[in-house]
Amino acid sequence: MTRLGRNPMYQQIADALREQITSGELEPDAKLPTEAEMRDQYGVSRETVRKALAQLVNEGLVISARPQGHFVRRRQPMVFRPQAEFRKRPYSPEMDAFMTEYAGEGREPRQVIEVAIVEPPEDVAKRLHLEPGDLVAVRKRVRYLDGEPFNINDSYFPLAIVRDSEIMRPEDIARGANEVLAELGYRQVRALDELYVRMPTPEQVHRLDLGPGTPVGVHVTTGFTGEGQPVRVAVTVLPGDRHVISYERQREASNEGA
Amino acid sequence: MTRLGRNPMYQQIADALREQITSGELEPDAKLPTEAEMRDQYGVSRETVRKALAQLVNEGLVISARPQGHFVRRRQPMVFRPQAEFRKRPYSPEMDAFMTEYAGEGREPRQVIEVAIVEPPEDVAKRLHLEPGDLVAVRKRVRYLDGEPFNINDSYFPLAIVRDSEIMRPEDIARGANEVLAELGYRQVRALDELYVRMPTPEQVHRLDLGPGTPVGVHVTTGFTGEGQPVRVAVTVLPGDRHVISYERQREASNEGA
DNA sequence: CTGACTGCATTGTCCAGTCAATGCGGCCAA
DNA sequence: TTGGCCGCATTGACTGGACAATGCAGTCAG
Repeated sequence: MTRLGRNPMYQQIADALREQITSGELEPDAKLPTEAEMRDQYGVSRETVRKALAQLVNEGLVISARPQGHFVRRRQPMVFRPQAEFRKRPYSPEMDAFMTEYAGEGREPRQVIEVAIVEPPEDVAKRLHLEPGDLVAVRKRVRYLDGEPFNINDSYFPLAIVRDSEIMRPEDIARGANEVLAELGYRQVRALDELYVRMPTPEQVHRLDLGPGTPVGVHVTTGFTGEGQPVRVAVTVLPGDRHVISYERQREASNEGA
Repeated sequence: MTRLGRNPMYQQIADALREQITSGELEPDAKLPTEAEMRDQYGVSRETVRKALAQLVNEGLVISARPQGHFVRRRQPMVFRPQAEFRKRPYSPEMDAFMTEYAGEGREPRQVIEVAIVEPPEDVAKRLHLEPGDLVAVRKRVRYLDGEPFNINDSYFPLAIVRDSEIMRPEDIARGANEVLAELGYRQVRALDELYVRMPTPEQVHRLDLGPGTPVGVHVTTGFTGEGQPVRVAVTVLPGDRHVISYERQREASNEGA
């Protein structure tokens, strides 16, 4: 391993290790050589080895468990299906098959709910068409699976609509907050989903107990009534290493040409 | 800035800089102090400052332009709307408004197309229900906007279906490959979308000219005919810093309770 | 005026070392 | 046998240095 090409040594070392991982030569949970071993093996300083390892950690391929060493990371995603909100059962056999394949059977769910009245963040205020000074109710949830944080879901509602309703109580709403909104006269019939792909903020790293190098999907849903009034903004943060997001789509008979 | 709490110095420095960036004190394209200046300012070694900067670069907040210095990164996402395939015009006024807000007017698109017959990757073979040995045609596209790579789109078709068709020619198909498939008797009426959030592979970094710390969304669409036969798998790789992915959804009258 | 060269500030790579933190395994006492 | 303590291997944090690479700005020859 010499500096023949123009790739820096730490890159070459990272590439070699990555190759061993993706090829399967190093299986999930396998232990990598220690920094000292690689230092001798490649004839570089320990800092250079560490830089290579840091890169792999940042790519999410490797985790470091002090002082046991570095290990190949294991992944197993769960399905996140935003359409489930309007459509409990998938309408196509393909989606059905897809979901059973990734089904997380036998895992134990849990959630922590927190309710507050706050000034809305700017992006929420914009989506809810609020005036400056208008307040919102927010239900912040962290969902756990088998004790591990799994995703964050913060739902914002215009305070004027949900004041004194069941939504303000920090308890699980079995029939869903959407149903409560409907009972209050604000049934959502349309939703707009936005999905951003990002590196997490430190706060998200903390709330989701993310390893370094784990990107997140930020899923923002805005729910509208039949009159086009926005009544709910839900922000879901999904760790990239634990989720697949899926949609099913159908061609409309009235709209062939596309 | 001392080691009072238990956060390492490089973390504290990164946090301080991040705060300045997110608060707007440091605007997009603003130049950060040089490593030497920060070394003196915080009273640490240059390597420690570099570690803080590396973290911000990895979070995608900062870019380093040697030898000009480090700069606050500017972002401006484009909308990616998978539903456009089956539905050219959005059906809700909200989606319309959303799209005009992010519209990339006046930008110059370009694409590079490459066609090949290959053994399908395992995940593609599975989604197309292929037997071992079956081959596929693949149209690999890199789309550019204003000279910058914008996304990768690789579409796979069972070779048995598209052999000798227009799809095999490495030219743009104005009416769309889906229309050609329909003319061949394989009109897609349903699609299943999967969305993965990942750090990019080195190959993706190269093809998309990604900065470090840029995660990607991998969007996999499987298109089905009315009989449920999969006829197309499209893999789109979207740099997280250049895209918002969006869907619109509607409650179905026949399916209220959800 | 133009084009080529050169100096220079800045970041990139790498080294050899120090000391701290951590968790496991083994040792020892009760 | 059990529980607590300690050593130790390993990674984390940090230092102070060296030299390379790069692109800009200014200089100088034509």
